[in-house]
Amino acid sequence: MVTMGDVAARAGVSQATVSFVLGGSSDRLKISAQTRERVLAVARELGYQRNQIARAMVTGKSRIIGVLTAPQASENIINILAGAMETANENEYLLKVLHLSYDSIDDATIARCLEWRLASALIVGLSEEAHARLHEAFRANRIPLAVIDNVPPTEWGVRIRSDDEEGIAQVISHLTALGHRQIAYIGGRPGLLSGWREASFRTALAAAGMVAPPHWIRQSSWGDQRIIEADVQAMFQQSGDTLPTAVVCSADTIAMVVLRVARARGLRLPADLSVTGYSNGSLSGFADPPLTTVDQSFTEMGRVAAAHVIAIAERGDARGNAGDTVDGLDIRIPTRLIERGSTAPPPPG
Amino acid sequence: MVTMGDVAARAGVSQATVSFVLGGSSDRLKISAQTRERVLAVARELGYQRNQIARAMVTGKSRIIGVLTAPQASENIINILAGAMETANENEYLLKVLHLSYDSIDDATIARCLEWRLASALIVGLSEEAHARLHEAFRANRIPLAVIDNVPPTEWGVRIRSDDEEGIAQVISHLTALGHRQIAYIGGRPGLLSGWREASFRTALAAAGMVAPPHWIRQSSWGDQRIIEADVQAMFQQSGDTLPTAVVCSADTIAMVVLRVARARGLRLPADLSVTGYSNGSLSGFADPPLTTVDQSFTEMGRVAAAHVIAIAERGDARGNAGDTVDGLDIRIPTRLIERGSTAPPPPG
DNA sequence: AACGGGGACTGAAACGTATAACTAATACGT
DNA sequence: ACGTATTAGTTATACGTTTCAGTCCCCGTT
Repeated sequence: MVTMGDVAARAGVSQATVSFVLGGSSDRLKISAQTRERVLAVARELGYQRNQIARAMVTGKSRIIGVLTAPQASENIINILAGAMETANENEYLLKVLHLSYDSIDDATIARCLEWRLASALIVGLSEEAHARLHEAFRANRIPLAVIDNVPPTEWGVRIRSDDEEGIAQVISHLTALGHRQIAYIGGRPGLLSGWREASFRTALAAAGMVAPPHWIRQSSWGDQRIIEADVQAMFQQSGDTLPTAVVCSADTIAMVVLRVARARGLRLPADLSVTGYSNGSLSGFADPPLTTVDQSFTEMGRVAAAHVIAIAERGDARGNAGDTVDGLDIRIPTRLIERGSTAPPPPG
Repeated sequence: MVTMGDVAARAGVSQATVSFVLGGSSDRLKISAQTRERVLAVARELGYQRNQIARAMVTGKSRIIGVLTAPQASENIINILAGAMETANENEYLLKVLHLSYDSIDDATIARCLEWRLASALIVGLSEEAHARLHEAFRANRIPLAVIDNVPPTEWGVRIRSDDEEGIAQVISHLTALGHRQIAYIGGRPGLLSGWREASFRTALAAAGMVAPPHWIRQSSWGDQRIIEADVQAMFQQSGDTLPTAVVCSADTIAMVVLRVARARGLRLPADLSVTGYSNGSLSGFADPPLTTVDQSFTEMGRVAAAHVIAIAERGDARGNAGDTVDGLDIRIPTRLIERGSTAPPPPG
């Protein structure tokens, strides 16, 4: 591999000069235009590629962002990664995948983060337990952190999430505009994401002058179809003669199951029942009928998250310690309602 | 951050000794049990974390595996990543996401690969153009490569794919066992994955003593619903009175559309028509009825791919050049049929 | 008693870059 | 003509490790 020394020798200058020309941040030292040109020409000629590892070593900054995530919402994660990578590339940072399991964080994972002198970290969709563990470790080692999730506010790092209150409000206002007054809600397990959406649902409903009976607001599962199916059935059964005319779901997967159960009960969709999803996954377009859902712009979340951790890392000192704490910064990314075929005006009755 | 020098000073030994104790590959030099113990104790006490960057620098091996992929089949990619990470962790390698777009590879991406002195690379699901570009670059720089895809055989690197011939054969034998004799096929765009599956379909069908008329074998789209829908409609229309009793699809998404179109035409599922998907994505379980499909074990592909590139990288010399070429090694990962509700015996007529 | 040999450890030289500190040469105001 | 700035570079050191080449000492052999 060609080194700066090789380039220097060929161009008849010192290695330091090459470093100043190719290093980028050469506002400290002036290099004449002709020397610069010559060095650049030789570098190109020799096919020089700078060595980021040596660079990281001497500056003490690794320019590596660790990504710790879970495979659950794979599509969302990919979009977040794409967004984060975009920003990372612009700043010559690198994304490393370090953890891909919902559950526990083992010591080896923490060790890898420290061994590679992570410049910062991104956490997406981990369990509360895993989350707490990482939070503690990164805080102790002063590694800037961004969490993309609806976790409780943290003392270390930035928190980024989609504006669920707005998203649910968009759904409710869409449904009320269609004429719905009987609206039910089915969400996932409480604690992580669903809790927030359920509260948002109640708020938005109240703001529109409605209330839903308790059996129309249910906490079910995110992904287990049998549980969801049982809950949906229970909701219909307990409703007796006054069925809801619309069901708001906290996930596209849940909405898919609602569609299936409703059809099995002989309801026409969306004429007899409107159903909304949440997340705008690729699934939603393949539902029958295609789901009206809320787009969360995970790409944007990734971009914003990366931008923040990079900014914090850059402010740090030369030995990798973050400068500011940025305690509990909380960023909300706007949502957007995607209207498709699963919502319609309620039946005349 | 604590260095080996700090540990050495505290333990009253030289830095070299610490390196021999903590370095792992210390079969070269004997260290007495008591010295080893003392060094380990001090390292633990001081919270020493070894510096992988300095390590990479001096050994000339980065222990970094670059991942270049596309967001299309996000779920598959996550599973591949999970598998690759498992193997990478075991070998103290690291996974970096370097590219996340189906289309072109820009110079900056190539530069990043070289600047970070990639130990090896994993390519998944890129366009043929992007693929050719990377293939050339990695070959020129002697970076070991694994491609997880049904691309044409390459001269550099390892090729890993699921055994589509076996997968389709499993589907056909499942359908014939149920009694089907009228089987149609709808696949995605030719060239990448679909071409192979279509050929496998013809082969398996012929082996079972059947032939399908031309309008029962169609090349459609992987993801564009309108195109798929039009093709499915066309297939039914051109079939006249003799409809197929089963439709084999080369993707779960395609199968979802077939289900919808068939239902819209008044067919009962699966009583009147059996449908099979391919890939066993999370989608497939949410279909109505749930899809019978073929599991591809992407996790295993990731594991195998990582294992191979690491093995090749390790055989290389100290300056990162790969030792062996491993020309056109072609590995097939077995598939598994997942029987669910979308297949049943054909109607009596 | 001299010598060989091996076990246990140390010294020092890399690896490729960034950068502080220094130097040489030129320009400028008086 | 002289001191001072400024420009355009160079020299040398440091970053934290791996690893080669010694060094030292003790033990067994002749």
